[in-house]
Amino acid sequence: MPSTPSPRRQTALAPYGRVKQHLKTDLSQGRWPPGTLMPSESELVAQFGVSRMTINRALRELQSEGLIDRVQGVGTFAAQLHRVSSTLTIRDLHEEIEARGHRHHVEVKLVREERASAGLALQLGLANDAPVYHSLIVHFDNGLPLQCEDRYVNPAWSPNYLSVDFSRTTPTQHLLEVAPWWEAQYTIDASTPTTQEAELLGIQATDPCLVLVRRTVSHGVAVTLARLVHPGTRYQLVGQFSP
Amino acid sequence: MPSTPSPRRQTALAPYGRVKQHLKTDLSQGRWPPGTLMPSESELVAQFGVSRMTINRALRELQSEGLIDRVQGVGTFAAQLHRVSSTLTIRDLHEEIEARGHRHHVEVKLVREERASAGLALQLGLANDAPVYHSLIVHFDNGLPLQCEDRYVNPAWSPNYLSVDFSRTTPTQHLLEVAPWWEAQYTIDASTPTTQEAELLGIQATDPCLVLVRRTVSHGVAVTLARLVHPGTRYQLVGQFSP
DNA sequence: GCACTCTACTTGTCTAGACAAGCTGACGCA
DNA sequence: TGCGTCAGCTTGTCTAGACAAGTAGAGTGC
Repeated sequence: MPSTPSPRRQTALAPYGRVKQHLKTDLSQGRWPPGTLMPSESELVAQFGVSRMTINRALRELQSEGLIDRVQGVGTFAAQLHRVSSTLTIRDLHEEIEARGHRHHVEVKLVREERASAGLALQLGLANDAPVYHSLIVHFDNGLPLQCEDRYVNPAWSPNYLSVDFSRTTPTQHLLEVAPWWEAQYTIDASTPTTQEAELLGIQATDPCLVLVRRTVSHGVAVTLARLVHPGTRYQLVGQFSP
Repeated sequence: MPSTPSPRRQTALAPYGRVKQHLKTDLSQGRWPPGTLMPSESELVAQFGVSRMTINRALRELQSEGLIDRVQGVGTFAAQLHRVSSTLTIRDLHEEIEARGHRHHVEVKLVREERASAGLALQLGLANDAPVYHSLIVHFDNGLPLQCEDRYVNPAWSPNYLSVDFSRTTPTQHLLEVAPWWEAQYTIDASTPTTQEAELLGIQATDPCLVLVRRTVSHGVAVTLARLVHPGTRYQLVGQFSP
């Protein structure tokens, strides 16, 4: 995300940073209510005594942070903040657990080649009954099951997926190596686990779970489809928003 | 300087955009593996035949998108993409439902002044037993209960909260007006509803729910604490990540 | 009333040059 | 050998001016 160079440094901010800071403060104090017209670039040039490019950079960055809206030929407006966008960081589970100072280990329940069902073939862009790799892995945090990772992989992206040692490398890590560039769509919802998942996670089939389904695409070709099931009592997504 | 006499077409990108696009493409094709040194600004100036400021803008934006790392005095490096950050947009529910073309209405179950319990007082920065406003509202999407909004509000921010007509304005909308600038922390987890919530949502007490708890702070002062409970079968968070 | 043009203002972008600040490695000296 | 200095590279930033492109409103002619 675009960021001001350093919020708490003793060194004086660069002029564009001062302009940004000044405008942010005024915005936060309601000097320009949402939707109202803010000063034009040339007015700010006169006010701050810097060149237009400097003002322009400050405004461009504020715009990319979503704090203002700019319309060519019209002007600069204070943004309506009714869209609450926050950055939700989903880290590789191994990293996340280690970062907490906990111990991470996995149990590999299944790694094999299967034939793609119609629905799966559609999601992965494969022909019906085409070979597809399937892994089922349970991740443990300090010995407690934290995630059941049910994953299908397009063999085209990782021909040797079946021979990877997942007790040393998580599927996410492996796939990041073979396809370092990708896009993903995901959904998060709450539901109950399947009987098998409940058993693997050591919970009741009626216990609520946080389910994250993610489809990953690289260069227009589907890489993997993953269903990550977490016991609701043991796992939380945490996010933060600040303008 | 290459005099490009051709007027820009709708599809033609500005020079800084072309540079960005070009570098993105090369990055995505693995021309510079993560961590390796990329061309310097002056090399790119020579390659693209534009001024250094134009190259600089392209690189600065790529950096703010997290695709490259730059170190003053050293150079520009392809970024490691091991953390998956995505923007999760949480919109005001009224807007979200209307945007789907559905009908939104609410049932106000409770709006009153209460005394803050110890835990609540701590979260809202109030004294124990201080007055606090409490609202309990159920939101319907096409007549079906979609969210149970249990909210506590710091009276200092909205003295007339109790007299707002929440069938016309959602609490979120109202609070955005009185405190247009804020920060929020939230957690998302899966759990079962309370008996009361189950009743209000018309579901079983054992049905999994997606629970979002959000604490909002404005200028260092807590504004509101909200618990939003959604039936897991009816509500999903959707996100997207793309470099 | 209506459609047109013209003008003044806005933002969007590029340029060529300048200086500052940070890093690295080569060089020279003790 | 060890250490400080300095040249030469990098990115970070600012400037003054220029032209393009989009918009709104005033004026004009029908």
